[in-house]
Amino acid sequence: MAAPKRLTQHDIAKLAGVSQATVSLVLNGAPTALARIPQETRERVQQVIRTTGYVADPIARRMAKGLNRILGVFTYEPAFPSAQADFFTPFLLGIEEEAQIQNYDLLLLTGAGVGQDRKIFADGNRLRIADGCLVLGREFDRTELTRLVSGDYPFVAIGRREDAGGPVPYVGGDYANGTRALVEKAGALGHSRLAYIGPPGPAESTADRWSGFDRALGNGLELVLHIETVGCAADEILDALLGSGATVAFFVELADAVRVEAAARARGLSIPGDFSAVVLGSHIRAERSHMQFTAFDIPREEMGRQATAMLVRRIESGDAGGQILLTCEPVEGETLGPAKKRT
Amino acid sequence: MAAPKRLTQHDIAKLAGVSQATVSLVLNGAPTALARIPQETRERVQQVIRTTGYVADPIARRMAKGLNRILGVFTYEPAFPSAQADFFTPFLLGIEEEAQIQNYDLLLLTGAGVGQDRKIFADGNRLRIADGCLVLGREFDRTELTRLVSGDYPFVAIGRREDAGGPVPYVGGDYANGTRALVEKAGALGHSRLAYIGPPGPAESTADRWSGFDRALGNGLELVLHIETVGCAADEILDALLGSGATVAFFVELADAVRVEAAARARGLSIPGDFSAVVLGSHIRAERSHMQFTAFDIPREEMGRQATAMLVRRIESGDAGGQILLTCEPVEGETLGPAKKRT
DNA sequence: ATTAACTGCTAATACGCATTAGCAGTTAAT
DNA sequence: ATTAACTGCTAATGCGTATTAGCAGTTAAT
Repeated sequence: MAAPKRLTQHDIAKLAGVSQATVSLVLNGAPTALARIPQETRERVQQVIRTTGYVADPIARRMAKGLNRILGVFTYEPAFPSAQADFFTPFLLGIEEEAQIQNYDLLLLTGAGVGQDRKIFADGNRLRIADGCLVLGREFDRTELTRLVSGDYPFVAIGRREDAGGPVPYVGGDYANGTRALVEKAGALGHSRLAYIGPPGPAESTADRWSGFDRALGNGLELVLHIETVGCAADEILDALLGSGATVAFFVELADAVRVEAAARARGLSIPGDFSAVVLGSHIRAERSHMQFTAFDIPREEMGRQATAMLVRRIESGDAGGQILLTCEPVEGETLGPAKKRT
Repeated sequence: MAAPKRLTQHDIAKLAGVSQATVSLVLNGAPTALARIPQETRERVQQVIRTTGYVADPIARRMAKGLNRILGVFTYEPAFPSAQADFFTPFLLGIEEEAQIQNYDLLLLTGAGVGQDRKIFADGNRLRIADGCLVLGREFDRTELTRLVSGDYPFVAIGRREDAGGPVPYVGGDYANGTRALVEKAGALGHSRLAYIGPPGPAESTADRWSGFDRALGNGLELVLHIETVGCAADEILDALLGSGATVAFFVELADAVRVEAAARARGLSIPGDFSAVVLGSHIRAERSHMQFTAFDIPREEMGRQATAMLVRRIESGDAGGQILLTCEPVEGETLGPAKKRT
């Protein structure tokens, strides 16, 4: 009923018959300071705190001390809505787990930008309420990244990032080697004519896949078809594929692979009987498709965990932050078979 | 390279040749105050702000003003880890969406409690950094709820809650009527002997299902079996079910229904051929089961949205907050058929 | 000619906490 | 008997902002 005005240390102090400073010391004074406050007084204060349920205002705390055990999470797209939810959830899972261990809370920055155009440095941005932040998204704004790098605000990116006026601290997946391993596996199965369905950039994630692929060529492996645009009509891709004489197709996008597989099935072709398909990356919810695609695993949760740990290190020890690429293990799947001999 | 010491309004003031107060006024003074600052001065200050990229420290802002456009989200279980992720995600989806619209950020309180025993009022809790909070979880701590209700801190629960020393503001799903509608539907299909698999309480969510069920009895509808424990062996449930002569079983837990269906199939029984099954609530990811169960929809996203909107109203207008139950529409499914005539 | 109203600003203060310097009283050491 | 060290605290200050009261100068009104 009564609206008990928010308690302050002054109130506690009055009730315990001490000064506000003493309350503060009891709450979080260094051992050296605490040593000078006798058990008796300490207990009296604690008692009052307990019965009143007083909790220090974290804002004021931060104001005075500069830190508040909050990690910001900035996403260049809204984190939960439908399509994105599947993409971000695993990262958040890892982030939350590690944050909990380190005893940090998470601030999801949702309001930072309007609609499509999210900006870290938007006017009125509340990022700084957090002690540091994690940045995730498929594609970053380079200007902002540069500003972050040159600034003194601790952050860690999830996903590899090119230098932006300096090295960017990140924890990413090693897509290049993940891709390379799959290409080599295809080679071992007798494939020599390869197709690549997906752009070679500009985002780091796509660029890495392409570079891993490109480096694996040679040694009898040849790129016979490269469709750089994503989302082409499945039949077009299929026609090109068949026309090129490729025996295996590498897809950057799962969706493309799914559609091409369906189109192939519609024509009476089978995978991996007639040609093989490989997807460069794992996807959360295997969109209801008939096949479990051969791919590589993206350790999203672990990325979230390690990025969080790195960020905490930056915040607490002034660490510079490093660059970590986590191994992406191959996922067997059932769409990569021996190369079909061509007539 | 250089670590540019964080700018303050004092710095801006010095650069623009005015006082700190003027800077503050230019930034966010009321029109009445602004009117007294000539265009020329305003522009000079704005210019400095623009070139320096100054952004007001949100912490200090909150310190002075008392609000910071942050909504806390407290979950009685960690929000993301595996099992929970599916449960909380749809709520968060709605919450984030609405928060974005209202231009609030979200503070996920992850570190509030250790392990199982999460507490809102845990020592060191940082809840108050937010202007208000949303509370979610299957089961609440009544003591804490009472304290929240009696306090002046704005909050809104997601899911119906019994009074706790006063009415609890919430946005929930109308499970009682959702359940009732399904029972009536079964009645219309000729069922008269019903089984209920699930506890009648104590959590509101389960109590509501039970009360809706209970109220729908009579009129020739009879409860012939009630198994109050969840997670019983499927075969035991099935035996009891068949022995009771029930023609339709209502499950509180999808998992129970899935297991019983499997057990029935193993014995050569079919649903809804031999008996019908109804699940009281929708579940995020239909655990890979053969059947699409007849159930009712829980509008989780909408609950998140409306709860967020209500919370913002409480914060901004000192609104008392209401109690909203959203309709849970029936989900057709394929497990509720006509009652089988008993010999 | 006096007052009133307006203009263009600034000084001062509050917000709640952490932290430092130091006061007054008591013992212990020399 | 003087100094030193220790005990148990408190006063004072700063963090960066928002806000209110009000100052000094100018113009307008009576």
